[in-house]
Amino acid sequence: MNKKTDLRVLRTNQSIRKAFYELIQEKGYEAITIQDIADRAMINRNTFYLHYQDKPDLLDRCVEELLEEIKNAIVQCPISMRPFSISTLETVMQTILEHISHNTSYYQAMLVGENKIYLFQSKMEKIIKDKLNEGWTSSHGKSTLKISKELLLEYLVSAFMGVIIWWIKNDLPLPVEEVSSQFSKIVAYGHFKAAGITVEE
Amino acid sequence: MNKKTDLRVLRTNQSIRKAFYELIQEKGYEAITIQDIADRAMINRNTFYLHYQDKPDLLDRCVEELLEEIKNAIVQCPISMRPFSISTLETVMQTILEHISHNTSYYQAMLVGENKIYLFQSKMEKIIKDKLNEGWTSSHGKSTLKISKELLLEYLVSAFMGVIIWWIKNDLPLPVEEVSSQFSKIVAYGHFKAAGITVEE
DNA sequence: ATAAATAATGAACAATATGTTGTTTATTTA
DNA sequence: TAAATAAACAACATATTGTTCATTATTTAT
Repeated sequence: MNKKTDLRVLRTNQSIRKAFYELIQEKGYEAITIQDIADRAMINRNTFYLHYQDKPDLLDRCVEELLEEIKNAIVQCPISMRPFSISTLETVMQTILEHISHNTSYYQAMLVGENKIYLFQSKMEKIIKDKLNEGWTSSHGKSTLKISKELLLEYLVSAFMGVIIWWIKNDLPLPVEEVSSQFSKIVAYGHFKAAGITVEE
Repeated sequence: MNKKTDLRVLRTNQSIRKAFYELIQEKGYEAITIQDIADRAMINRNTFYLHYQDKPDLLDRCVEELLEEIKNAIVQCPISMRPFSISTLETVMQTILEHISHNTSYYQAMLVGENKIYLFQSKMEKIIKDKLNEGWTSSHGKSTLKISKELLLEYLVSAFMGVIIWWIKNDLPLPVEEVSSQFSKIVAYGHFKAAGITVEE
């Protein structure tokens, strides 16, 4: 009745993941060969196939693992969009940045540089979109928007991701609280009013 | 002194491009083999190498060609960010959407679906970023922003691209004028005020 | 501590794609 | 119509993939 995984399995797996993340940043996902991974992880090429079906399978599992953590991080953030509450938006942003700051290297590999994994960005964007949309659908006000809700949501999500990626790319140049606060202010009060720039009609 | 290109060259090149764009949407860039392209374009595999170095070279040239057109489209749009002028932002957006609407199929292949070319999105984003940044640097007001300029620019560019891609993905559901007008309004007056949603502090 | 289980190694294989080099055929231009 | 050249065709060497099978090493459980 012992479910402990063989130590060798754990060790090999760890080596593969580590080698993989390194190689992604060095030469980009597509350029990586299984032999590259095996060499770097110091295992036989065959051993790789004992753990993963192929390269896409390895990528998928790495990606899904990280995404799962994001989901878990924000799952219990309250979210309300109608009426719009600055604080709930701010909280979601804050929670995600917090999480990222504790796993910087992974997110660096996934979201920064010319070798970034766009698949990851795509999926992460979808998670955020779903979360924000949840705030829209759950509240039941009337929907007389002056602007297409789809456009509005897309705008918001894109900006959301853009700010996050900018933050990671620049090595977390501002404290979590400041970024989330500034972001939600721009969203609420408008880009330039929030920034203190004169607005001409 | 005749510089006319051989008809055969033009015909072959056209076939290759057409086949390539089709295949991108059908199976995705990475999955395409040179033989796939040759088959579809009804040329010998060798002939491909007479025109392009390899697959990345073909992609690059397709991408750069499209990007050049975007640059040309917006190069003479006036742009001012300080003081912020809604109309200049709106004009840039409008110009780009106009251009896209006349070349939908290419942009569909590049920016929509699971087989989209993220390299293209990246480069297009950079072009827009440079253009908007130009509006910042050219005007010489004092720079006492309450918010990080970098963050502000990233926010704006991401939202800009997000709206464009949303628009293409949904088969141009709104007229060019409406999208650009709505977009610039959200930027200027804030997400929810522009949309007529109640804002709670 | 040792036997049984199983993970990892190493070698060999077919299959596929790449990029290159000749030679021949067909088409276009001058 | 002749010269130029694009395209076709065949043949290579090379690299990567994914698989099989026998052997060795390590770990777990008794």
